[in-house]
Amino acid sequence: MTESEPVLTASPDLESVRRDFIEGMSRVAAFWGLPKAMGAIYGALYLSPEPLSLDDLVAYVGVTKGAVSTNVRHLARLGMVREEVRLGERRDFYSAEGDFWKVVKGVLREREKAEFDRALSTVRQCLDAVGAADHAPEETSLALHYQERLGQMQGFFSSLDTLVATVMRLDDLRHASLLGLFGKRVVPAGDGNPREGSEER
Amino acid sequence: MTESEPVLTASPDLESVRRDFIEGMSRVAAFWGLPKAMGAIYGALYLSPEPLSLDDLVAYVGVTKGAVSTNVRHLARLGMVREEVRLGERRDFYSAEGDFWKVVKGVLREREKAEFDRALSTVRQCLDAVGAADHAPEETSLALHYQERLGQMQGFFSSLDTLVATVMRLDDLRHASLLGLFGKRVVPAGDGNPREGSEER
DNA sequence: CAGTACGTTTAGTAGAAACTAAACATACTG
DNA sequence: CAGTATGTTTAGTTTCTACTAAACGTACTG
Repeated sequence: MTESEPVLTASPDLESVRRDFIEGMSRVAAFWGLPKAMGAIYGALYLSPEPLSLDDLVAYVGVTKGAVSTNVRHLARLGMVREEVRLGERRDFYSAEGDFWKVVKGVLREREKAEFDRALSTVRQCLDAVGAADHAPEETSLALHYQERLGQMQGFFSSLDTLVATVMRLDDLRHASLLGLFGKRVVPAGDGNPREGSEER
Repeated sequence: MTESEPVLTASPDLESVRRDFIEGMSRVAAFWGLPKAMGAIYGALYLSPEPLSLDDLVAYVGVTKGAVSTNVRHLARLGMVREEVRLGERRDFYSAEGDFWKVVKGVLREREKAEFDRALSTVRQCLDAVGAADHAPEETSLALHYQERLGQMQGFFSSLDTLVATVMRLDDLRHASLLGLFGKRVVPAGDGNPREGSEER
């Protein structure tokens, strides 16, 4: 804590709110397998009314420049922050993408998609391999079983893929559409609360 | 490789298929932040026509008993495998849950739910804190900005929560319903293929 | 052209997580 | 009751990842 008064000075209240929020975003990030600092940086940017410089972020988040630099670049690649260049200003400034559906889109596209395709193609290749080979008579039933299971998984992956692709299209439909869509058709239970009654942990 | 002939002996073809598949599931698991061995174990169980014992799994997956023991228990907690007890048989046997939607349900319930609630309540607490405090005049606008952003995030989390809860209810509706539901209402584009043209890797 | 302000890169480090090896617990079996 | 088969727990090791500290590159500034 040798730093001499960080950049912004909100009232004690707002400051603690910001700290809590940043810490919360850290936890979320960590939970999703992303670096803690990444979540913190996004949190700081998300709350800030105006774009922040790299050193601002160092002050807010408490990690070194290098870490902020790499994390902020990663966030930009995911479409979660935007880099802003100002004329007559050497520093770069960063701001958070406020539309969370865009964030989800970015993460899904960047992170899930690749591995998803790999998994799907692995299954398909296995399926092909089973179909192509001729098996000893006592193994034909095993081969058939493999085909069945692999086929089921392929089907599931396709469905999930469709689901993800569809969700990604919801970008401009916004929440209301989504909720209306789901709420009416799928849920037969009468209570207005879509969550099951599990309030506790 | 000092082991003396593992339990099963499929033809070289089926064996290699199985190996590939297991390796693929390992990758999937690793990608989702789960232990590699966990994915491998599930893969082995998923392909097997009948339940496997713990030592069978050791032979298939290539990790030690201890690792299989803990991982298989974890899988059971997630609802991804079932433990089967046979009369007059000391060993336990395990089989994979073949319905993948149940798997998704299990993972979502066990893993996402808790952290999800924490995040949401963090946001709510921050929101309350901002609302409760009285701020210096020059900070009221900042406070308002915090409220707006926090409110947006809260709304998003609620929506996402509803989405997840709804997906979890699809358990018995199966894929067709889901796809029909989505395909008709949401996607206006005419082509039958829900994926963008990315067939290659 | 020396000096400074920024951002990036690199080498090294610290912490976490999953695995191995082996001890342990428990229950059947002869 | 000794012996064996089975699953669990524990201590220690390995491996990976995100961070720090510091060097570096580059472009402005006086």
